[in-house]
Amino acid sequence: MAFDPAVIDSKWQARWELDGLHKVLDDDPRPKWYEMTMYPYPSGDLHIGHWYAMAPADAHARFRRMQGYNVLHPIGFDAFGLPAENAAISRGIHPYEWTISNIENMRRQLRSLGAIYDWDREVITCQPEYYRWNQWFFLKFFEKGLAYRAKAPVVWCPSCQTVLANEQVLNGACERCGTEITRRDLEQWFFKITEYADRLLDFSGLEEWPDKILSMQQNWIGRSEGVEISFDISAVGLDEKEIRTFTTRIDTLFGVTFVVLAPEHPLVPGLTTEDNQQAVDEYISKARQTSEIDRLASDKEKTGVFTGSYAVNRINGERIPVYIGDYVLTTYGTGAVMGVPAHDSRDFIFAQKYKLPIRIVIAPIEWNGQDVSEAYIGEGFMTNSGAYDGMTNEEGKTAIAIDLEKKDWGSRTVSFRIRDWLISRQRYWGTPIPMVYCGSCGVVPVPEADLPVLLPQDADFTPTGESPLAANEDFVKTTCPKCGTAARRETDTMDTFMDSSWYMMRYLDPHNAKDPSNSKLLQKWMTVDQYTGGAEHAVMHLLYSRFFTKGMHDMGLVEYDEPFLRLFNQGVILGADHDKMSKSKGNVVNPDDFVGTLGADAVRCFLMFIGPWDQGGPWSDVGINGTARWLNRVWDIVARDASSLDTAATNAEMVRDTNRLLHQTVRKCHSDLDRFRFNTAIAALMELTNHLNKVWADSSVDSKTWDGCTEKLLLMLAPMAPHMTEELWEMKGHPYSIHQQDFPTWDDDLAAEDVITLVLQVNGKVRDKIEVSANIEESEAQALAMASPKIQGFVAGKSVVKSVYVPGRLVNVVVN
RNA sequence: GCCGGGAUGGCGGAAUGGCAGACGCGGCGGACUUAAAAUCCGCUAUCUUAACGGAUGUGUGGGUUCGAGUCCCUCUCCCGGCACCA
Repeated sequence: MAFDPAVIDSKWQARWELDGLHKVLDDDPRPKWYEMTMYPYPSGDLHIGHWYAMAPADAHARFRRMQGYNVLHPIGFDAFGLPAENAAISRGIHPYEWTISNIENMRRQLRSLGAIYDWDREVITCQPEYYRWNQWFFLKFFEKGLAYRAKAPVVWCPSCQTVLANEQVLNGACERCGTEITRRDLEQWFFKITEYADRLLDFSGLEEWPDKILSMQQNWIGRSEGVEISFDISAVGLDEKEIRTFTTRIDTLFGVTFVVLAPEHPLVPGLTTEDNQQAVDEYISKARQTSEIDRLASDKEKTGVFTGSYAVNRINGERIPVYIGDYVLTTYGTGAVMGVPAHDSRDFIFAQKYKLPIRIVIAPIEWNGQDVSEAYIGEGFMTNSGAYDGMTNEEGKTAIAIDLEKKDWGSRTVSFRIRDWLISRQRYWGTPIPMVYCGSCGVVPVPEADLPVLLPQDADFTPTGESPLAANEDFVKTTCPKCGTAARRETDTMDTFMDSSWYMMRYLDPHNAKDPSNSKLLQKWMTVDQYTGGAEHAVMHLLYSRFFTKGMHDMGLVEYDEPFLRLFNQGVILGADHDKMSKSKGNVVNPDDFVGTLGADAVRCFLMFIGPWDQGGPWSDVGINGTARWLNRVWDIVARDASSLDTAATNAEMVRDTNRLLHQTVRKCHSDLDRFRFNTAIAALMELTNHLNKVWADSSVDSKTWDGCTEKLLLMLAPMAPHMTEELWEMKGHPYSIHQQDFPTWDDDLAAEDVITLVLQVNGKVRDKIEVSANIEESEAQALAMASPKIQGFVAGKSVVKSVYVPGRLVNVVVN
């Protein structure tokens, strides 16, 4: 029978579904293994990138199942978000219709890859059964004080007409549409992720996360220890008597020659004197006009303007000018900095431009007292620093901080780069925030019993800058849950990262109408043992869901406090031209084209064979033929009737060699699949296949050996090529299903070589190779090396200094 | 600028400090075929040699070692992330 992948794929996909082979039972006695892959956005088409993320993940989950685990490997759809709304705007389709029809199509495509998804556990985030729990969690976080409303300068995308989270800004542009962002002051809902900053930096609860992701999270959180130090402005005569600044270099306090405020700093109007009013106004309006990209460019010229006021540096009583400069960010620290030009490169440039004094207070090594041509950032001894002179700057840091705290002029604090998580979106296609604004009671949460707050079917999707829900009177008009008088609903919706912060819980109990998930099931299944997905979610989804989990943990909702124990990031699949796939480059690969002709197994295996999964790599239209050819060869080999093998040609040595290779292959395959090294696992299986082809040609093994090899070959290949192996398994008369069998085991003794190639070197260069027994003694190996004519040729006329013996490997004769 | 990761044949890639290039693609030659496709077999780093063989070879330059693709230092380039964060 010829191998016809199209027939076999659909035959088994139908059979598995009919039999509920992928149904995951909660009361299964085997140990659990929860392996999740990041759920896709239902864009409508399953492209090769999805396959690259999902097929190897499925193979790994299948491997765990064959190792005896009860494996949960679920799938769902990240179904809220802007593209649905954009489709509604451009094509007049309702976001719900668009999303659901996309999901239907993608379900069909997902089935074609033959994964072990239990579809009864599917999660679709845009359905009220799901998003009501977003609202429920929101209320919990609100109760706990972790959700709050504040007016804040938020990032705004003029094209998407919505605020964005800081994480959605790339180089000053909207991550989605690339439009340059602007800033707006709006009342927004936030989650207090900053309160968890220190705990999020503690990675001790994680096992096997890529270092890259940990360092990205670390950078994103951006913890820095320093001192908040005040400068006295009581002489100006305002209510506010000081300017607070944050510095990590308090050791340079005696080098402060000016103070700079961010243009948005609240003290700016008060500190600006009449003479300087015009210049300051002009500067600020110019700063406003400057685009975010320009303002954030670090190589930009440092500009500023003098306010006319002075502050006093209390440590030495010096009067220093107060400037405004847009290189100071309002969003970090206190929005004001002390200017130490000698020891900060930005301050140095600023001081040069405005002719401000530059005073060295940390002496560089071998400093001759001369002026410096750039800021000195390094270590050194304190100088020009009064009583602190002579200390190392590290000693000075501590000493000054302690003294400032004694005098109440400052205190040691920690500053974070991370901002609170902005939840609000001025968009329709998301979870309504369950809050009500009452004229007399203020902000009132919707009672749990009234959830879900349903997203109304009808809305005007045209972006106006306000949530489309605001124009929907039926939605907006409500009564206050507290006092019963007329009130207005919150019309913003939630960031979709809310959905993905807890979806791992919902897979366990997707139809639960009483709770987001059942506590017993959470106890059984959580934490997720293995999570796989793209590295692009390093500081958004992965950080948010860690925060969310810790918040839930503190509220007593869950017992674990990390959602994902192990993380693996697959690389990016590139076009055949080694470029990123994109429609404009015309290098996009449609998996359906190959699945239809070569079969799902060939596509799966090729994606795994390209190279290490975490590296990604280029697709190849011709390369996949090699994988398809190999699967054909496997088919051909396994389908053969082995009884013709039992002839006089059977060779005991070849039988032993064949069994040895089999056991070596099982060992290698096992350890490779364990670590996501699919490419080398498949290479090992190919080697076994090649060997089998050889022994078949000369009938050198008996049928028992042959059948043993082909049976184990099928079992090892099953996680990667589930359809074909199932068909062959049945054809060979084994009991259904191959996917319920154990992964083969190996015997180290049988895998051990008994003859090895001993490499003979002279001065580290290979000169000869001889076959010897694997348990050869050193003395014998040395003697054989010296006896080799080739070695003798290279040693002749020289004196042997020594001879290194590496057991089982080589002899290296060192001569001079 | 800072933090990660990387650079190995024509291509994708493989190598616990110990035979560099497994496995696959492509190419070349052969078998089968009227022919082609498919399939099967063999060869395939570079230079040199009639051949046996020899020399060179893992981005650059140095170092450690009996021995380095692998460890250490320097530099170059590529990819990813962060970037006026005080």
